[in-house]
Amino acid sequence: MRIVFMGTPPFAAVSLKTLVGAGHDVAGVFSRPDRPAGRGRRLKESAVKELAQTLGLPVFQPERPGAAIADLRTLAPEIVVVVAYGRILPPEILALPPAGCVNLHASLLPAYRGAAPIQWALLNGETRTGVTTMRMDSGLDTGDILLQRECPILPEDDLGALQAKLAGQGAELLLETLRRLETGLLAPQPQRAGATMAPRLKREDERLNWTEDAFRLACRIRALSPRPGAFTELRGETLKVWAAEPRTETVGAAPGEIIRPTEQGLLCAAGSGGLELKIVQPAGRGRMTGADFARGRRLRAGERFAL
RNA sequence: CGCGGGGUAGAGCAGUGGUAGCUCGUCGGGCUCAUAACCCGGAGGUCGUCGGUUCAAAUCCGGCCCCCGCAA
Repeated sequence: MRIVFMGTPPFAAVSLKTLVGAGHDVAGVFSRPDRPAGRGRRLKESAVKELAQTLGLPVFQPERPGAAIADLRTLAPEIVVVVAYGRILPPEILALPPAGCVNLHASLLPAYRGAAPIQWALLNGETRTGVTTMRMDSGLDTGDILLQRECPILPEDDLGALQAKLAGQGAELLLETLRRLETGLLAPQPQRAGATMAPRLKREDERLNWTEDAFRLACRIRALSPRPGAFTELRGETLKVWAAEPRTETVGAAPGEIIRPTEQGLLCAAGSGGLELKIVQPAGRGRMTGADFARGRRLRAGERFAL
């Protein structure tokens, strides 16, 4: 089938690469416009755009998808495949391709509709999630389900690891979905009731609330690593926490209190249980072990992180 | 020119003009055994880089390279 692919971040690039690798005819690629990013706000191209250029595919970056509807018509796709494009598609586009618009979403819909399904699954301490392909409609991730595939969440999975797994599995599911759509063997199923939302995370979602129990804190840290990172504050300065593990040992200390350095980390008191900070990063410095941090800052037991 | 912090021993940091210091690690020894926390001793540094000011610079000035926090 003649495909137009729409996507932006690395997660989507995996799907694009897989589709092309499988021999699909990708007529064009839509990605979000280059945006000023990083220090010095230099323009940054999306992962999907970079890949598309490498593959020699024509790239379109309309500020609004509707603005490029003429281009889309010219490309005359039989189907539009959307993966983390980051834009709502207007009805005219949804209705344009004969075989419709198919979306890959990183959750087991109807759970975790929205922009940050993987983050929220980790944040909530889920033990399983998955990927879903669906026929797009005008709602946000509300379309009829084509295929789903489940994936366990391991205790050691952080956002980066889970994202990588789901990107790969999602790409395969996408391939399978297209295969079955071509042979007409796929019956879309309406989503069942009980949808939950996974909106984009806000800055405050990245703050560690030390009154939470250690497992919850660890989940938040995992959900935000390797970016943008969970943070807390000590001595008025922000400290990012990139990796931590809950400790069952009961510690008779107030939430946020520093207990003692460990071999590679820094044991702190959570609302319940202890949390061993493994990798942290003070503002303006590089990542370091919790033990190194404690040493360099000459931390004493009893100091507390801001709640 | 978006705002800002920083590059000093293996690691994390202190040191703002006068022969480089702390904690951990490491090596050797003692003690005898301490869930991180015993005692003594040693090794280890062109202080990011290039140039300037100065009797003298890690410390002041300028260029360059690199890392990072915020914001977006």
